[in-house]
Amino acid sequence: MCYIDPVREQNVGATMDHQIPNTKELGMIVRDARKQQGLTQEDLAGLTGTGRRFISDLEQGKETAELGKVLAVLASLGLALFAQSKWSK
Amino acid sequence: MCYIDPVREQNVGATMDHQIPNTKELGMIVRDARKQQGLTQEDLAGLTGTGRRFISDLEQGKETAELGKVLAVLASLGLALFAQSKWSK
DNA sequence: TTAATTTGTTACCGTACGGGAACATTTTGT
DNA sequence: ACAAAATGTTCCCGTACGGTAACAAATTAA
Repeated sequence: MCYIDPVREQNVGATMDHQIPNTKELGMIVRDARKQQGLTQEDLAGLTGTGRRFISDLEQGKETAELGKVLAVLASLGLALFAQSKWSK
Repeated sequence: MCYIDPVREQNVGATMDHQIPNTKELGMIVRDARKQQGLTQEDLAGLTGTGRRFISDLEQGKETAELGKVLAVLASLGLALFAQSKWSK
């Protein structure tokens, strides 16, 4: 779950820069980040003002999770979201 | 340097790497990308199997838009999503 | 192993998403 | 300026989100 940079001997985490093609992938990213920080679903739900049900659903890739809450969860985990155009200039 | 959408065979403009801190910001990103590709809301709705209402709501930053549909819209626009840990590297 | 913690799942239920369609407003093009 | 297109907004309404609570299953710790 945790990765130590062999050169700088620094914990850089499992999700340094992870693409999110679908909800299942996002769920795994959230779960990894949460566990990496030693949080339970209950903890994370409390941090984001949601319920444990929502965290569980999200981590399992529920398609219909609401966007605002999802962004709140990512922010609580210190995960920044980026959108990148496939067609670079 | 000019790029052509392989599916719709259109020039889709310049690149961007936008952070997405909230739904309002995501809405603007979607709108900009859509217009850059010369699509109407109706076009984009058709491409993603949603309704024009959903696109309008999304572009205006609706907090409760459903995640799966949002990802579908981003994919249709050729926008890849990334999550980056704030304490990586 | 056993017991405790964590997580998955279900039910109940208030609330609202979002499709379609219609209308109002804004933007665009000539 | 005008007309057409695009977008914002509202309605109706079937469907379902997600909070809470409860229980089952799974994971972890001792």
